Amino acid sequence: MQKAMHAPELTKNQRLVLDALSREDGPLSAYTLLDQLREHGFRAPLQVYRALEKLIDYGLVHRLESLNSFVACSHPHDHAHGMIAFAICEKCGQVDEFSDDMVESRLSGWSKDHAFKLSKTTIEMRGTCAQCKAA
Amino acid sequence: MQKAMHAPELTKNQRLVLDALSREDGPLSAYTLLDQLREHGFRAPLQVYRALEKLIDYGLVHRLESLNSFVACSHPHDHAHGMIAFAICEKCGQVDEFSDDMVESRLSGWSKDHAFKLSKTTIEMRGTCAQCKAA
DNA sequence: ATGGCGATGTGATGTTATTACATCAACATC
DNA sequence: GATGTTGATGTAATAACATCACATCGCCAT
Ligand SMILES: [Zn+2]
Ligand SMILES: [Zn+2]
Ligand SMILES: [Zn+2]
Ligand SMILES: [Zn+2]
Repeated sequence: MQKAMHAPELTKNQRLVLDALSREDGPLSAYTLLDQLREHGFRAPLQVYRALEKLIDYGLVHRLESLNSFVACSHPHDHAHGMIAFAICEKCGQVDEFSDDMVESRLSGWSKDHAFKLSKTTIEMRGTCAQCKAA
Repeated sequence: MQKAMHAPELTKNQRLVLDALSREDGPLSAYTLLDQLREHGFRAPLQVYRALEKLIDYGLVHRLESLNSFVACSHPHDHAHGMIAFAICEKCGQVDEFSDDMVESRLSGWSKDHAFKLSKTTIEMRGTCAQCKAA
């Protein structure tokens, strides 16, 4: 289970980053975000990284470790994220976000059995989505 | 399920990188490896990355996406890797590698259900190991 | 007004990964 | 022996990703 700190009002920069991510159907890198936001006054990577950090804390954005990039949460209202898994299409970049109680229970179980204090879990599946497979 | 291409004789550079990783109990970054191997003639990142790429293909080394680093396989003889999960201690860096058939079956099941052609799965748990928790 | 605090702006720097191109050894074919 | 092919290697340059250090600003509570 993950903390999903409640989101206060977003700051201007956080809003800009979240909106940019929400416009996309796939993940964006921090530097792509920076480029998109230059017209809104962004000048430096840190502005992006700082906003991302908060948005991730609030559960509104997820980091995809295997891509070094970031995606808006697909379920921004369902604010109690458990363990999340992602299916990432390597052809089109589309990302599917889902949860599976059994997976969560097995991984939590392993942690309990091994006295491992779990703080964060990354589950990312890479492959080809149905659409791209068809084409 | 993952391809675990059979390993031929390792080249000199591959051997050096694998030995360096095997000496460690935790993961190393490519640049840390490079530094360790300078005395053996390594001069450039690419020498490390090329060796790592092959070692990963052979299933002798794993990449930890959430750390951008690399670790020697804990089960170098059990060469039929299915889906692998890692438990990574953020205090001491120790990495535990394990498999769980139920996790694999649930994630494969999701993929089948969504016509997602799975090519590679990353499962990484971050937290604190039993030892570090005690201390 | 003063201090604390979170957010921001900015430049420099640190870290991770790839591109491009040249070379070399091993082996097969002519 | 010359030639071509293949896989591994060497090297420099560059790209991509992330953080540090320090200054400033707005806001709110003493
Ligand atoms: Zn989400
Ligand atoms: Zn696709
Ligand atoms: Zn392994
Ligand atoms: Zn530990």
